[in-house]
Amino acid sequence: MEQKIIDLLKRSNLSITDSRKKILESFFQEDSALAHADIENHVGQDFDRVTIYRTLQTFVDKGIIHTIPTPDNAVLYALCKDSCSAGHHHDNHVHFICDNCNKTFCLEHVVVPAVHMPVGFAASQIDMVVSGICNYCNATT
Amino acid sequence: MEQKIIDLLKRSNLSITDSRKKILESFFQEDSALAHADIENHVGQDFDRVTIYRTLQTFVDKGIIHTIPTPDNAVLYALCKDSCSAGHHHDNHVHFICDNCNKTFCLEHVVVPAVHMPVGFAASQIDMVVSGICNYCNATT
DNA sequence: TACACTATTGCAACTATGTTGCAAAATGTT
DNA sequence: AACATTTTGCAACATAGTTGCAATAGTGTA
Repeated sequence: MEQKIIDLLKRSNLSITDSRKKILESFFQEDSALAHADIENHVGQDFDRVTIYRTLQTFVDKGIIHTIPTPDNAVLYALCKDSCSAGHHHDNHVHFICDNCNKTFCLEHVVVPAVHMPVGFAASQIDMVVSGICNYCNATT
Repeated sequence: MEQKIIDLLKRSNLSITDSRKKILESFFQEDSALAHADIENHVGQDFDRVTIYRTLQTFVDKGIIHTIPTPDNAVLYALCKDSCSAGHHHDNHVHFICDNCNKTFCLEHVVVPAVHMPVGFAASQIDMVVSGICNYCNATT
């Protein structure tokens, strides 16, 4: 784990700091997307709120994580897959929000379908967020 | 205009108040979706911030307007079409955000396409937000 | 390993956004 | 017009996010 995180930071040309390691750790430990508050809980009192904001922004810039738009307008972050690089995100997958456990997942293998735009409209990016019940909640209820 | 607004309020079982009339007017005058701040600008100093928040919430509850999720997590509101009713929204259309003029539109005639969910996931609602250049900006640049 | 340079962090202060309780004012009903 | 009910404005509070700056930690080099 520790080594995986250090490698990722090096690959992204970022210096290895305690806060970056701890915050990345949160993402590797959780399979779902995290809100700023989730991360604050995970890292505890160790780091300042501002540091977390700046670290997350840095990770987004470097293509390590991406933000997820949600219908209730909370900002969520999730790890990018390898196809993402600095300044160039490729997260064209569908995001899923479970109404039961409230977790948000990246459906890496579900690609956002094409839509036919009206005349005059040119699409450059498409975000698709699906809500419902996730596989874990469906299995246990 | 005035009469149309009053009728809409009556149909929704809402009392006719100055703030509700003025706020609804904003929506009828703009073809694009409005943020809270846009509305505050439009109605000026006439009403308290809190009143605007509460009025918008009331309109959402009554099915007069709906919220639009955006990738940058700003809350936007737009008029619902007639198929919406209290507690029962039918806004299954695609939303479009122009990267040039920054306005957000409901593409009423573009229905959100179906997606195939992985085993175990049950979808109940799908939001699709497309960004790019709108027809107005494409025509004038 | 120690040094110097650069990047990162913490603190404080600030802005924006949204919420709640309660008394005053406006609305609808008779 | 008078009453009961909603709605509004105010004040205070809560949360989220940003900025400048000084102190600290990380990195490459000798």
